[in-house]
Amino acid sequence: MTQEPPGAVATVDSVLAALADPMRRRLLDLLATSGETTATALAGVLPVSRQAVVKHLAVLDAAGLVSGNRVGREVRYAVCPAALDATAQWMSALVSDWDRRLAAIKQLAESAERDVR
Amino acid sequence: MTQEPPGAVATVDSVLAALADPMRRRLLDLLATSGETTATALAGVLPVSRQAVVKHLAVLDAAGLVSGNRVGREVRYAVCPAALDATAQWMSALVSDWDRRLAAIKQLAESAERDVR
DNA sequence: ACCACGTGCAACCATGAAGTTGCATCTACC
DNA sequence: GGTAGATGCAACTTCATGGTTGCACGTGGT
Repeated sequence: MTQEPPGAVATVDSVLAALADPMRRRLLDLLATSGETTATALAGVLPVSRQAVVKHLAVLDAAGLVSGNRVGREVRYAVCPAALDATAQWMSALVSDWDRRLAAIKQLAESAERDVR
Repeated sequence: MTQEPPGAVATVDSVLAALADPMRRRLLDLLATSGETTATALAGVLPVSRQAVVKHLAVLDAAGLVSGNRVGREVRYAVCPAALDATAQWMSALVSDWDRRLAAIKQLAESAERDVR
């Protein structure tokens, strides 16, 4: 249950790692706004070099969060909601799991206290 | 909309950064299972030193994912679902946002294609 | 009082990741 | 064919972070 099956869109691990970087989140935000954009165009807006952007895009691509397709001499990148969606679901599943366990523990604690009295 | 208000349980940034580390996720898993545990006990189970565990717990605490309360000479840590829940919601909001924008873009692309014909 | 156990603090090391620069390569256009 | 714009690749620097060890400090039990 902790270890996700390999069938998932991408490992939760890679998605979280990708999302952890602020620059990468900003990149995703730009991509979601612009639709399809090239790395050079993104680098023009952001305060980093094109190469840095390319590396970030590679990470995001590995996490399945973006995908780039070649058009002539340029590569247009676009956002892929699927991977993010999978991780969001994983996360809320985890929340309910924690809630369940915490409730159970609280239950135990109360009954134990009752035994003491 | 990209910058969350300070009122949130904790910055989405810190939660994601905290969650990005596998060891920290494992730690959370253990905490969710055991209810309340001390750093030393956790270090006994995990393949790292107690100090490493303490550092990780500090990060998780800063992200609002766990909280420790002192009981005598030991500190018991427990998991806090609230912060995770907030981040999960943030994430699914982002997903719907992307979906919305992608739909709009697709719409534009189709009408443009129609103009070409 | 004393001892043991748990925590807190600080210095230190090593690895990886973000960023840079420079150059090679490919494609489009004239 | 030649040139300009865009990408791809590689080496290098810097710095944050995960990990370690060693020791000092509190607190609880005998």
